[in-house]
Amino acid sequence: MASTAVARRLQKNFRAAGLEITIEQWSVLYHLWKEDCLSQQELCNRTFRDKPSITRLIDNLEKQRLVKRMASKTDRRINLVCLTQAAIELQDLTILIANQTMDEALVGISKDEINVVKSVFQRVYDNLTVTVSA
Amino acid sequence: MASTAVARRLQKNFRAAGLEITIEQWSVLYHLWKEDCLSQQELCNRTFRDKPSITRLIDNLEKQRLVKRMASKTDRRINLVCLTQAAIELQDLTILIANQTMDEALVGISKDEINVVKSVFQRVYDNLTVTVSA
DNA sequence: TTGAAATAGTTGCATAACTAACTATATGCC
DNA sequence: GGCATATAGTTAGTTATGCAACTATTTCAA
Repeated sequence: MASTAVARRLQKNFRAAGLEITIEQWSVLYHLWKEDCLSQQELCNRTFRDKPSITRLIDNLEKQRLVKRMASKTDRRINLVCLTQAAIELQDLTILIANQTMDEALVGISKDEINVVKSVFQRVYDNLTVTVSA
Repeated sequence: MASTAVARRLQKNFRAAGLEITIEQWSVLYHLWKEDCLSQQELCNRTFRDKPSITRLIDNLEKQRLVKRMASKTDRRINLVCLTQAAIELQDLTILIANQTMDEALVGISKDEINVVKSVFQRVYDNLTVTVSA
C-alpha cells in the first residue's frame, strides 16, 4: 500500500505539472538519461522488466516521440533505443518532481531508517534472484 | 525490484502447487477469509484498490466460482461478496504457500529490521494518504 | 561449412491498473 | 413530496505486466 501510494502520488504530481508520461515510461527514460542508446535487452536488465514489457513501453515512447529505435551497426538483431531532444529536455523537471515526491513521502523518516530499508530490500532481492552456480 | 521479485515468486509458487489464482485475486480472498460477505466498496478500502479494479477482480473470481455476489437486503445498491466452499478450502494451502514464500524472501533478515521496514512504510503511507481535518 | 543452440526482439492472449463517464439507489433538505 | 447530492457499482478506453510462441540473426562446434 505504501509503494502504491508513492506511485500514485508521483503520477499525480507529473500530471499536475502538465507531463503526459507514465511512471513506467519515466523509469525507462531515467536509465537512458544515465546512459543513452541502450539495447532493449539492456533496458530489460536495468529496469527489471521482461522483453515484451520493454517492447511495448518503447512502442509508446516512440509514439510520443521521446525515443527512437536505431539499428545497431554491429549486430542486426539489436535495436538501440536513443533519446530525442524532447526527452532530453524533460530530464531536469521530472527528476525535480520525483525528488519532491520522495520528500513528501519521507517526512519524519531518518537516513538510518532509509538505509535499513535499502539494505533489507537488497537482501530480499538477492534471496529471490541470485542463482548459485555449481 | 524487491517487491516485484516477491510477487513473481509468490505467483510461481502458487502455480507450482497447481493453484490457478493470481496474487491479486488471492489478496481479495485473504480479506474475505478474515471477514466474509463484504461489500465491493469495503473490499476497495481494505485492498487499497479503486472500484473498477474490484469490479473486475470479482468478475474473474465469480467466473472461477470462488465468490458469489449477493444482493444486500437492506441497501439495494450494495453487492455483498461471499466465499464459495471451493474458496474456503483454498485458505489453508494458499496461506501456507504465502508464508513459505515470505520465509524464502526474508532469509538473513532480523525481526528488528522487519519492524523498522514496517514502521517506515506505515509513516510513508500516512504521509501520502492521511488528510488533515480543519 | 553447416546445423543446432543461443540471443534480440515481436506478437497474441489473459489479467490488472487508472481515469472518466455512466446507471441505479439512497439520503436529506426545502 | 420532490429534487439535489451522495454512494455503490459498471463500462469503456489506455497503459502495463506475465507467459508462450514466434521470427531473425548470431555463435559455435562437429
